[in-house]
Amino acid sequence: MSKSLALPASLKQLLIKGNELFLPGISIDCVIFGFHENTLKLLLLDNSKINKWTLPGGFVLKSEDINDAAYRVLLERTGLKDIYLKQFDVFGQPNRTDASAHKTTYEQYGSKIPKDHWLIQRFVSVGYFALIDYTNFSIQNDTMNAVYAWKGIEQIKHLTIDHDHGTIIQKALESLRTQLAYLPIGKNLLPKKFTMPELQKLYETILSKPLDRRNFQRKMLGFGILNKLNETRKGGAHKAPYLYTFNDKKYQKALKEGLYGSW
Amino acid sequence: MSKSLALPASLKQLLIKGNELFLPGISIDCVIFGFHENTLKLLLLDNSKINKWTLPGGFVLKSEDINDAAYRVLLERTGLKDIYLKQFDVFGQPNRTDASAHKTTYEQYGSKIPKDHWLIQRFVSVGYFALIDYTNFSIQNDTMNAVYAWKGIEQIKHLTIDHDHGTIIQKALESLRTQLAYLPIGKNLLPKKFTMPELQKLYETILSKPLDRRNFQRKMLGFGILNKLNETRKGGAHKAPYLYTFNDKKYQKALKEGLYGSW
DNA sequence: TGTCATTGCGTTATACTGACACAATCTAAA
DNA sequence: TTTAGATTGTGTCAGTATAACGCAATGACA
Repeated sequence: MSKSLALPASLKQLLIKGNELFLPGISIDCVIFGFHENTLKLLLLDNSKINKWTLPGGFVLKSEDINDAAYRVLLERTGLKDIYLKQFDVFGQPNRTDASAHKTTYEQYGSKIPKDHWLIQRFVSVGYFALIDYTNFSIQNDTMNAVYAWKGIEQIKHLTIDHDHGTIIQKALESLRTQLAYLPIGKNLLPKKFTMPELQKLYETILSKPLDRRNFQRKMLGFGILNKLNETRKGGAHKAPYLYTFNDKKYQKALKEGLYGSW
Repeated sequence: MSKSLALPASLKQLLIKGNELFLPGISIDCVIFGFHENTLKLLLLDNSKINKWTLPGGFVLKSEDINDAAYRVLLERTGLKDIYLKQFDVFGQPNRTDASAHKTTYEQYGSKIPKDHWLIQRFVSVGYFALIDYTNFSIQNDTMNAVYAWKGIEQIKHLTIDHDHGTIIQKALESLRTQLAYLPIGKNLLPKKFTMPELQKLYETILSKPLDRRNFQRKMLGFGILNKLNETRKGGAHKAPYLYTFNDKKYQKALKEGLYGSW
C-alpha cells in the first residue's frame, strides 16, 4: 500500500521544495478513528502555532496515486501501517484554506512567504477516514513536531478546530454512519479479542442510540462472523464476558452484501 | 447552485485561456443517470476525435466551489439545471489521464501542444453522479460539439470507453447501490407522475435482482412517502396501473433515516 | 461472605417478510 | 362484439425477525 519515499526531513525543506515534489493545490486530510473506554475517539494534532486542533494531513507526490499518498501520509505522520483507510469526500470551497499558519511557520525560518508560494494557494482537500486499533497504537509526536492527542467525539465540539476541519470530521462521522453496514468497523476499531459489550458500545456510539444488549447479541451472532473463544475478560466487579474474534473470511463476505439490520 | 460565468466560447479559447481560468490538475466528471423504458441509462458523449465514449466533464474556476463547478459543468454541457448531483469518489491514479485526445484537438487549431501545457498535465478528477428525469430532457449537442447519446447500463460494457471513465461509471453504480436507502432516486429519476411497476423496475435495475411485485408495493406504501392519484396510465394491453407522486416532505424526512429495507 | 452491577441465556407478543392466490382491467386479435 | 392474454389491485398465510422483558450465574469489592 504505502511506499517509502525520500521526503523533506524538515519542515523548512518542505516549505521550499514542496512545489517541486507535490501536485499543486491538492491536499489530503485524515480523520483517524479509534475506540477506547467505550468512546469513539479521534486522533488530532495540537498545532501550537495557531493554537488550534487539526487533522493530520499531507500532499500528493507528482507521480503518486492519491490513495497511496493517503497511506504514505498516515505512515509518515503517525507511524501507522496497514491501516483501513477510505476516501469519503472532497472539500473544495475556495475560501476553505487558511494560509496564516503557513505564513507564521515560514517566517520562523527566515524571510516572508512569497505571494505566489505553493503553500498559500487555494487547496482542494481529499478526505480519508482511518479505522485503527487504539490499543495497538502508542502516541508519538509526528515528524512535523506537532503533538497528538486522542479526543472523544463528544469533546470535539468544545475544541477549537482549524478552519474547516470541523466540517471534515462531521462528514466523516456521517459517512461512517450511513455506510455502517458495509464497513469493517469492528475488525479495525477493536483489538483482536473483544467482548460482546465492547462491540455493542461501538455500534451504539456510531449510531448514537442505545441498543438492547440481548437483541444485539442475537443479531451479531446471527451474522455468523464471530468466533467465540473459551476465554473471558476478567476485571470489572461483575460477570466476566466472553472474548470473541472475527472470522475474517465470513466477515469480508458478509460486508459485501452489507450487514443488514434495523439497528 | 450554478452561476452564469463568462467562459471560453470555443474549444480553441479553452485550450489557450484554460490555465488562467482554472485550477490546475483538477477536473470534474459527471455520470448522468436517467431511467427510461425500464432501463437505467447513462448520458454519454461520443468523442469522434478519439472514437470513444466519454463522460461529460469540465474544470474548476480558480475561485469557484467544487460543487458549484459541478453544477456549472452540467449546465453548460447539457443545459440541465436544478439537478440532483452528488460527489461520490475521487480518481487520482497518476497515469489515469490520456492527453492524446487533447493533443489531436490542439493540433487541429494550429501548432503542436507545448510540453508543459496545462491540459496535458496529470489530472485528478472528482466524480459526481447526477439523477435526472429522462422524460424532461431532450438531447442537444453540447458546447464542445460532441454528440450525446443515452446508453443502457447493459450496453456500456460493449462500448469503447475513454481511459478510466469505465471505472468511474462502475464506481458511480456501486455508490448508487450501497447508498440506495439514503438517495432520492425515485424522485429524481422518474417523472413527476409514475406507476408502482415503474418504481419497482427502477429498484430492480439498481439492485440488479427481481423483487416481488406485491411485497414491493406493500413496503413502498408502508414508508408513507407516496401520494396515490385518481388517475391511471393507460397504454398497455392490460390493466392500467395507478399513478403516484412523491410526498416531498415525508420523502425527505424518511431519507434522512434511510429507507430501511431488506431488498 | 454477601452485595451488586453486569453478563449469558431464554421467552413472548408483535411486526415484517417471502411466497402465493384470485379477481379486475385494458388492448389487441379474432 | 367477443375473447384471449398479460398485467395490475388486493389479500392471505406461514415463517422469520424484532422489540421488550425475565432470571439465574458470575466476579470484584466491601
